[in-house]
Amino acid sequence: MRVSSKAHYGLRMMTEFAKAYGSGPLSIAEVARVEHLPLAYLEQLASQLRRGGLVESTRGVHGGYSLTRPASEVSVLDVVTVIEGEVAPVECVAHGYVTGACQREGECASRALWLRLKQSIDAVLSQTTLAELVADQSLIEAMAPAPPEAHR
Amino acid sequence: MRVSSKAHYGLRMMTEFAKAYGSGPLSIAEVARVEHLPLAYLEQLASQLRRGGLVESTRGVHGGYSLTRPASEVSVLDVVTVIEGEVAPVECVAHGYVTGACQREGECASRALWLRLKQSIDAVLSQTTLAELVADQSLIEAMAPAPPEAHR
DNA sequence: ATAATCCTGACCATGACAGTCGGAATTCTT
DNA sequence: AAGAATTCCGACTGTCATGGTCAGGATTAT
Repeated sequence: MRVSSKAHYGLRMMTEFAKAYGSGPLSIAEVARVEHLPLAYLEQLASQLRRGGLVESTRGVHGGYSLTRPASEVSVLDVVTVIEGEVAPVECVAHGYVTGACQREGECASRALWLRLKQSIDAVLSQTTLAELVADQSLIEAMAPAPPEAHR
Repeated sequence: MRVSSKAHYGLRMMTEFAKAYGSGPLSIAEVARVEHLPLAYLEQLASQLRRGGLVESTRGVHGGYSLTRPASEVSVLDVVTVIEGEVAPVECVAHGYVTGACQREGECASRALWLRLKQSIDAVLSQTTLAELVADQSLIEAMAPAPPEAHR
């Protein structure tokens, strides 16, 4: 029961795109710099996010990625789903599940449990948007400002 | 965001132990038979469950495993935790987390989210006990009885 | 042109998962 | 005492996802 660091990276990248929303595309080189994440890996994740429809890309010199919708309309669930696939504790509660594919179906008492679990997870993840994450972050930084960098 | 089939197997085995609770130990050979799970694999899981304190074993001819406490006092979370380890969507919300181990701690806005997620999952999984799973199963079977086996 | 970008596909190392196997130790039954 | 049914344990294996890296191609601003 864990979120892959892949999805976590994706979310961090998305919050960066969220912060830059409205001021042109943000390059993954920049994201890699501020989030201290491996550039080549982010490239892959960014591609996934684009194919998932969450961001759009601009090539060339001042290119980069930007959100396709406002940060307040992108939930954490959206991001996790694009990167990890649907949240489904067990196969039989996934969206595309075909009734009868599991032979234990008739006698299975735990399916109801897994359904509750999926719904609960979905609820938590869909309630939080990128906008809120960005807002929280600003708040945190305002309250406990990082010591000004000595050099560089 | 999924439960390993390992944990799922473990849970199925535990519900069998729950059904047998009070009538002496149940062998994993029997569990393998009724749940159609690989015997050798169940052996390993049973060992884990025993080391985790959820069951106790009896060796020898009429041996097997039995719950160390009534089924109503064993939650699904107990089982999943013994088999998969603590539920923790990201490291920084795990029980043994040392403050400061994550350098992003000061500026991390998503930790609150992961905490909510962990709590939500824990809540769902700890609310359901083995006793309830067994009860649900009897109910299901009573309502839609399996067609009587033609032969065998 | 050239530099900055995205884009793609291939590659790789590690570890978890899902098992299997062989044999030892224990205990009941006969 | 012998044998059968069990748990117990460690080693082994194949497959797959994760978490990357790398080389090179395509696109676009300057």
